[in-house]
Amino acid sequence: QVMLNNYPLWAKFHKHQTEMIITKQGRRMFPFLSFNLSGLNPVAHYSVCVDVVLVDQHHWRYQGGKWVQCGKAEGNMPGNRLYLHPDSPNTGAHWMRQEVSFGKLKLTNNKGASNNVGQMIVLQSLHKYQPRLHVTEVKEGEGEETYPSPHTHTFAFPETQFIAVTAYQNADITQLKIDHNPFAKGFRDNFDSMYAASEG
Amino acid sequence: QVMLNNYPLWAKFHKHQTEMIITKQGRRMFPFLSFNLSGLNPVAHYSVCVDVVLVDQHHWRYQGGKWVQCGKAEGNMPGNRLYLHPDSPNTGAHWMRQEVSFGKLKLTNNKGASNNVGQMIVLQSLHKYQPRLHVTEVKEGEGEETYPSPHTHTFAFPETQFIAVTAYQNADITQLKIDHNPFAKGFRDNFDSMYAASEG
DNA sequence: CCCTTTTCACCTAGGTGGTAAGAT
DNA sequence: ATCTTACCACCTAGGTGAAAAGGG
Repeated sequence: QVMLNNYPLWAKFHKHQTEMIITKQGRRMFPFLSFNLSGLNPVAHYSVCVDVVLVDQHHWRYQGGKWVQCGKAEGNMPGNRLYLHPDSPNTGAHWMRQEVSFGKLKLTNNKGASNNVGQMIVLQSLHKYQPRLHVTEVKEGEGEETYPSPHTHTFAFPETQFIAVTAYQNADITQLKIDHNPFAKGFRDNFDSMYAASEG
Repeated sequence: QVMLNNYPLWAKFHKHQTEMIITKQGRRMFPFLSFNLSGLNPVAHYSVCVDVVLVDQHHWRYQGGKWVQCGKAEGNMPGNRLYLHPDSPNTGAHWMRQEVSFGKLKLTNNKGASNNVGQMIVLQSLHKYQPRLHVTEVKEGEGEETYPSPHTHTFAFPETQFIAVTAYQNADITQLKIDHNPFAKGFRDNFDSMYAASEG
């Protein structure tokens, strides 16, 4: 009923324990979440959103080339962890017509950003998170829907788990980002090595 | 109940007879349409869209520094002239919370672009057009709504009329575009004149 | 001849990881 | 010592009118 679209890419990162940068003004995820939905009622209305929940109650630390648990987390901090897909609400037909992507979802560690509800997801650095997809049927006249609603279906893919960081810890993750994120093209060394010989 | 937001700018262009470029791949309007809505039911759902209709049945030609009518138009050509606001459908509260802008609406003369319904508005060059705003209440279970619906309110501002062109005719219009559109900043001559003296 | 299309330099707008300074 | 922030050069992505080329 729900398929993770860029599964092979997620799997590559997951093998090295995915890290996602969080900044004050917000940072996009890479890879970003993208799903194929099916089995919805084409004429019913749905809201689609993503939230991000703690996988465990521990701090994590990168030490000796490995991620290790380290003390207890402070429990759930305040701050928005829900991102409503910008197309919401919309018909089942709309959601099934093409992939449902969250390329503009941003992660932040700025607790004051909770005001911009639905704009940014607020996380704590060095904690491990699991993104989840929610598909909620919207009934007429309910206005701003309460969440969670009794008509919500929730999906989670373990391959999309990540540790929130303010700077990359594992060089393998950094290299995967540089290799696959078009915005990091400036850090690929294809051209440097092409012309290196003439500079010696 | 509906206010045109950037009225002073529209008025400046209207005084010289606004022109809008149309291209095959689509060109944004400048100025773009932006409205303030009020008086909606906050919890009801609405779709908001813009269409563009012929003002008269004539070709227009720019001759001797003036726009003059010139023969009859071929009547209504096929092609989409309806642009659904990307936030549609949404609650009355959403539409009234902030300005409703159509900054990404694109105009084209490419009749084949009708496939991308709701993406581009197809117009004929050298014809005069009037953009209109439509606010339609959406009832549950109707799926893809028919248009026009009996619950639609329509608004039109004469200041937003324009003649579609493939190249600007009136130099006054060109200068207004250069002066006010941030993307045309490269054609402002502020800096040229600053340094002209040292180049003579 | 008049209108349209293509290409271009020049912008806006904003997403990257690196780096060095700052904070605790 | 460890984590965070601010700034940077370098990208992607795409919106401008000018000018030249194309078409009927």
